[in-house]
Amino acid sequence: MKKANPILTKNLRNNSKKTSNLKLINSTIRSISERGINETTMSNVSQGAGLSQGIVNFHFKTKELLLIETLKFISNEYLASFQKRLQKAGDDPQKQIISIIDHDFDKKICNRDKIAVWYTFLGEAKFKPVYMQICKERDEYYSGTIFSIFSILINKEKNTNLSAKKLTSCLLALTMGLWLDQLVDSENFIRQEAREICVDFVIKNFPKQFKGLS
Amino acid sequence: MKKANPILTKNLRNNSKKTSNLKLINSTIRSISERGINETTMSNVSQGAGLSQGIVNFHFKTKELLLIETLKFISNEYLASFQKRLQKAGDDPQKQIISIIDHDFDKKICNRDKIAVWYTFLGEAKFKPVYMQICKERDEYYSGTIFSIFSILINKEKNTNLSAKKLTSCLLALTMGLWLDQLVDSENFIRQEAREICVDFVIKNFPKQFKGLS
Amino acid sequence: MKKANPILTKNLRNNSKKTSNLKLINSTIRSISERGINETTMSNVSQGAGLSQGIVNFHFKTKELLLIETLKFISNEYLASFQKRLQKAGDDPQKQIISIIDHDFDKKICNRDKIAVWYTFLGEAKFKPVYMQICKERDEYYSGTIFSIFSILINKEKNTNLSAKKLTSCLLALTMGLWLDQLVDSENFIRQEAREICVDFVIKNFPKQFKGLS
Amino acid sequence: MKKANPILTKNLRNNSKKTSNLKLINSTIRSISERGINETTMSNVSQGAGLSQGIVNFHFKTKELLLIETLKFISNEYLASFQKRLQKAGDDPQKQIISIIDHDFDKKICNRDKIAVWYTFLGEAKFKPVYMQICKERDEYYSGTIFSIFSILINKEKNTNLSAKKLTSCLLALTMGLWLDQLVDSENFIRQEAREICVDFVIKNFPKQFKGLS
DNA sequence: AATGAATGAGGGTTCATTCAT
DNA sequence: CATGAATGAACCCTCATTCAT
Repeated sequence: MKKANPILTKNLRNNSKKTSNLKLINSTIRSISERGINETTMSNVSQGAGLSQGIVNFHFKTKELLLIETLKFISNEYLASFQKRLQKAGDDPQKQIISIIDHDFDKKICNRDKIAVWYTFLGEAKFKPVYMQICKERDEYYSGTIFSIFSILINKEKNTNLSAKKLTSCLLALTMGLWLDQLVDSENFIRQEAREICVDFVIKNFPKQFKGLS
Repeated sequence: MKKANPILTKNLRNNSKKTSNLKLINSTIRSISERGINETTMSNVSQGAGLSQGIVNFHFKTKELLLIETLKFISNEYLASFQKRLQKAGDDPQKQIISIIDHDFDKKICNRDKIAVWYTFLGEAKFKPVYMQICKERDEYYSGTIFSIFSILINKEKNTNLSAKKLTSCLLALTMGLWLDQLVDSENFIRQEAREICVDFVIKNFPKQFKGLS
Repeated sequence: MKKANPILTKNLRNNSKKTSNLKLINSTIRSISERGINETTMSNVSQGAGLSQGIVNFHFKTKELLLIETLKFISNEYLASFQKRLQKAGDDPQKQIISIIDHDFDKKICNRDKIAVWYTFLGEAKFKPVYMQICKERDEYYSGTIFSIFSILINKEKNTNLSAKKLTSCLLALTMGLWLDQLVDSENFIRQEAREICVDFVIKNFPKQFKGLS
Repeated sequence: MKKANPILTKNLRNNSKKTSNLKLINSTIRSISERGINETTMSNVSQGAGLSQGIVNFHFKTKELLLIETLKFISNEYLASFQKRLQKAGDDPQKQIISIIDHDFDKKICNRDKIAVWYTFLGEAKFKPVYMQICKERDEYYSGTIFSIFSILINKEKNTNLSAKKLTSCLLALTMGLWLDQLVDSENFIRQEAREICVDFVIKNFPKQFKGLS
């Protein structure tokens, strides 16, 4: 039978009130951004959280479930921040679309670690339906919101040659593609430039409403 | 215009032997597209190639080296196809840019398996400088080519508000982003629409030269 | 005849408190009968008792001690029931031996769960002297009782070719073997038949005294 | 990635021609007889076979499958020996039944180790249908054979009060019960006595045919 | 070149045990 | 007495790698 060492056990006990779950998820994010998913071990994660081996299984049952919870956490974090920013923009669709772009290239969102973690999960999503599901959910909320805004803008603009659907796809693709740039060539990636590219896309498609904005 | 990629030509020569090496690389690609890199084992690869266990180490020394060769192979395959298409377009920059877009959303290039493999490597690249290097090389060749074309188009167009550099980033981001769409939402992804989005981007930026094209 | 088993009386007193101890032992029995000893975890046991994790160690110190107490409990339960039945039979050795057989194939004793638990412990006893000791104690009490009865019957019968010792071994072996049947082939096992086999054994060995009984 | 130590690897290589599979099964039997199933680790088994850790999984996939193969091996070994002995007895049912009894209490069959392993598996069989299946198969073959012999003997004897079925159950139970004795009280267990008990059982039930045999 | 049995490091997971609350 | 989060040893299993054949 297995016996725990009582002396080693006593010391490393007192931690902050932050729940262990949260500590472990944050440690997981850190580890994934540093090593990737596969090189992230349960040992890494627990050590990174200042806790001991078995604890991850105690809280999350399996590594797979830990990863799922981590992805959910990231997704929710993104959406919460997204919604908050959108609320600040008020009811003006012009301000809204700009605030979304600003948000997506904000340092808090568009930094190497977060993007890395996001793409790491996305890379696995093809083989893990659960990941895919979570990614899609975020995607749909995000797309839906943008679609609504573009629909309004199209109405106001009177003549545009792209449909709201295509415009949405396009902005999404642009954003994702530019994020990827940051990953592949982070030295040369300039947040401001990426933002401008997106804003220019909006201007080009709604010249009347966004004239003089660039 | 750029001259032939030296990595490309070298590797294609080697592979032309149609040896076990090639069988193993193809098996690796298949396995990655089905399972991802982490679940791809030496055993998978050798079995998929109809060969025996130890053979991969015999030919590629380590798993890491096998993966590197595989990535090189994919990258070269892309570039070879890219160059071929470009040559067909002749010297007209308008035709060239369109042919590049057509190429990127051709079934041979933009299909779920190929994209999946590509993004899988890209997902790992952050933690594996060797992968990153190979990805960048492809990227630079591709970007460089597009940059040259956009530079000529800008000259002809007279007034455009985006620089050749930004236009290049933008088209690249669009392409990569749209490819990603195919991965995340392959059911709703429509190759033709993706192509149109890119073409529209070119039209919007060079209205004089591309008028009447859509 | 033998006097009351001292282990028995002591434990029954302890358990009469109807405390958590008893709940835990019962939960242990249930778990062993459902899963076996190896798959019985402290967690299983405490949950089954409607109590919390650490409680088992609190009450029994270690898993090993819990199992020992459980085995003792079962052994005592058997012996208590055995003694009770024997008392009802009065002083007639013929009635006594029959009542012992009846008891051993009574539903309360010879049912799949109880037998399973018993054999599970017996299976471990080879490697755990403590279990062996407890099993032997029960065995010796039981054998001793039967031996005494057979000795009297032999005296009365005048000629029998088997010694009291062998007769005892034989009845014991028969009983244990038939119990095992119930475990291995519980569908086809018939309590009544098993009982008859044992009774027939007695008849065959003491034809004068048991004539006309079957 | 995992790297094997090449120096340690080289030494412990050359073994006898006995296949690894067989070595591992024998090591498993030894370990189970010494420690029981649960305390038998993959490490124990491979070390006992003079091989290295991962080899058991290589040959048997999982511990469970190793155990199943081991049980099958034991069962087959028993049946092979049983059949051989029966053949030697020729066609005489009297000789046959005696040779079966002799076989069951032969040192090769009825020794502490073998019995221990057998009962260990039997103890687990309630929770593992696969074990149960294998145990039953052996049982049915064995029972079937004895049943046939008893049927013939009953015919010849003319009057017996037990059916062939009951006689079979009874001999089986006796054998199993006596084997158990050897486990629980191996010091006092006497092979010869156990044999006599069984022979006496036959004599008592077929007095005409077996008179003067004891 | 090719085979495939064998190696062994390392990972995920389980679970008896401890202990602050 | 009771709780349940935390500990850590030990297990099973995977798999890249080696090497005799």
